[in-house]
Amino acid sequence: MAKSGKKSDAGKGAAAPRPFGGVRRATSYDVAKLAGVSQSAVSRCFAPGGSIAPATREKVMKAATELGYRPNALAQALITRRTNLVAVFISRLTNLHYPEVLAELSRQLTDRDIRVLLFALTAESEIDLLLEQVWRHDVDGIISAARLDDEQIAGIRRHGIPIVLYNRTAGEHLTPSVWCDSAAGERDLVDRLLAAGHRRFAVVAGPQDSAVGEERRLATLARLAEAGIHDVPVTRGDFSYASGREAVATLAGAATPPDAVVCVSDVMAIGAIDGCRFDLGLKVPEDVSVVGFDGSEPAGWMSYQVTSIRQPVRRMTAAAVEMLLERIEDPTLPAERRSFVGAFVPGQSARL
Amino acid sequence: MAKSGKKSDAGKGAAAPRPFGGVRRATSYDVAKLAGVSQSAVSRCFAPGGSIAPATREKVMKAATELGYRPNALAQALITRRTNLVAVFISRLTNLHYPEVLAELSRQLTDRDIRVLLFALTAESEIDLLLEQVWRHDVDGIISAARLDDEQIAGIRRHGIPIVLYNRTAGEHLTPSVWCDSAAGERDLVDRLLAAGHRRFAVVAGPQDSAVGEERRLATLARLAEAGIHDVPVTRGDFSYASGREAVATLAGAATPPDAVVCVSDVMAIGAIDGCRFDLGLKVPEDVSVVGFDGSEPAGWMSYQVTSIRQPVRRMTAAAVEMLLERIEDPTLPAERRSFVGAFVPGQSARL
DNA sequence: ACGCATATTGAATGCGAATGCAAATGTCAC
DNA sequence: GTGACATTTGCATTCGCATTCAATATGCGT
Repeated sequence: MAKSGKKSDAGKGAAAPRPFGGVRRATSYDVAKLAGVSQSAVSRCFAPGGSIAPATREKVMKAATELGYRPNALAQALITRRTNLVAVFISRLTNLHYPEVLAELSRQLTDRDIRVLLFALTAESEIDLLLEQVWRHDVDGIISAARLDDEQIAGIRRHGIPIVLYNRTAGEHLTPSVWCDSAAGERDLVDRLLAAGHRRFAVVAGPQDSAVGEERRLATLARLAEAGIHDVPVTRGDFSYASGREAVATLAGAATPPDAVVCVSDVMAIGAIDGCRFDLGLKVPEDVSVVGFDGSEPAGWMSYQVTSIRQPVRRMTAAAVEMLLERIEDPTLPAERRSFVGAFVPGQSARL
Repeated sequence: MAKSGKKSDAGKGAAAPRPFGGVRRATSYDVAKLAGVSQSAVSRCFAPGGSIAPATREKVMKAATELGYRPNALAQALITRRTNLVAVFISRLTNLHYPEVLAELSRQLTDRDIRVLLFALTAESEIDLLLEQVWRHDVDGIISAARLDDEQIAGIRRHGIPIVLYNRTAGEHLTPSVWCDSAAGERDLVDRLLAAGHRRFAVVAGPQDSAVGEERRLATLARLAEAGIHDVPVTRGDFSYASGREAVATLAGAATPPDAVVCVSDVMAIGAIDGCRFDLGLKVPEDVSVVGFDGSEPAGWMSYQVTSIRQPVRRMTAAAVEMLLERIEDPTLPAERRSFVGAFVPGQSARL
């Protein structure tokens, strides 16, 4: 209290004093004093439904502009318990599909006046340490495109922080999520490959703990089984170019080398294509067809033109954001999974 | 005042009430009560150099663990004027070199217990609106890998917020920055191309407002001029694959088509290579040499193997973080530019 | 002109933690 | 046992804003 007692800058008017390097930012009290009203009035001016007389509002706004006043987000958050911050977990930013997701998420959240607290997971990063930070910062919600184990999910739930998973699943717990229906996509691709006469399939899968990777692998194998094709060789990669390339080298060693390689990601498909062409001396798609999944940008480059399924990133991120905001408003909303089907990208890497 | 007057939950002990979906987080008062000490004592326990008796500390820590107490970052920030937040501006996340930079920055900052407030700029995004948010959130500093105009830089300086620019320049203002010495890199590339006998050069530059782009263009032209080569055709792209591809189409129309194309970024080089191969029917590097700059991952893929200069991203981001932290500690530090030279990447896209 | 409903306003309080200051306690020398 | 001094501790205040509550002002009907 005793704001009126501050005299240090009383005479300077608009020229704020600069102690050392930092300007003391104007507070609502400063604005109030200049406008000749109370601090409450200033607060009400900046609140959405504040009860304020038009004349007063004008005075306040004038003073606020003069002082360059902006409500302090920290103080605001502390008292309203709303930070307008959303934590975004994302893994392997260097894996080409995620940057697009992150960019879209960021855009969508920013459009709704929400800031992104980024947690980019590196291989070594201890998620629990990061979650610690999340608690401390009182984020309003979390969007995770990174893998969280059941215990972590449980912790988040215990803290009462809304979360939406992006292309991930969370074990037993029913957790809100958006999801690209990989099964439908892979079925589409397999059907087309079958229709074109391919019979000797191989799959380049992802790590076992990748939900999307596994769904794609299983859907592919299931569809092939339906068509009477069994014992399809599977190699696991880690979604990297190198792993895709190595995978085909492995597969080529088999008794009956494949004539169709289904990769569960575009980057691995690109690696596979290069592996076929440069390591095995095969022509793609003449000798062997390679298909991918995601629809990331490099997959469209002329040298590859990967036949693939494009995830509807924009719609998916929009859904994730929408679901999260809904649950921030009303935490009692039930979990829900929104599924999206991708679009077939013809490409040139498969003989169809 | 009158903290002792609180009786609402006096009898509940450790069992926190759960209003609806959110658990009321334990505060330092809760911990204090349970440990039988004052709130100040709790605070001192969690402060680095807090004066606290070992016995007391133990009691407090026990209570804190029991309640799952974590100091509230908001309240902490409000009073210490330190948010441990750094705003990171980054543009065109989809442009393949930035994700790597962002991932590294994030890692380095996280390692130092600082959180990243991400501002991913889209073409349309109004930087001034984002800066507005930056003010409101009291970030401790800014790292910008996005273009800021002089006025924006001036605003940041006026607010007394330390900033470090990443591969950017800021007009008149002397602003701390880290920088990859593009000039040295381009000279290296040009020298090698010259030594290999190339004489008909062309440059695929970036937009005029790109500092790195311009430095690379100018350095290239300057070196060529030193070697007596003038009137080198220049086409501008926007760092995208498509623009690189289109650029070579344009250049090929010239009277004397080039035998060496210097692209100021790897992605454009990739586009250029594909343009040469698929649009013009030229062989790279037999018919024409293409070199890039950056050292981004796809540039290493077998189909391209771009001859290039790799930016020392890790060292550069480390320097950016270090410079920023230094200036957060001591805002009076003078501006400084740290320059890094990239390493030559042989590749296969140039006949050397 | 008077009573009452409605619209504005300001004083006071609290969000959760850090910290200056003074009080309390402990330690040691003599 | 006493005083000087170092170590711990708690009280009270503060950060900047939102919000409750009571007070004041305004408008209306009659």
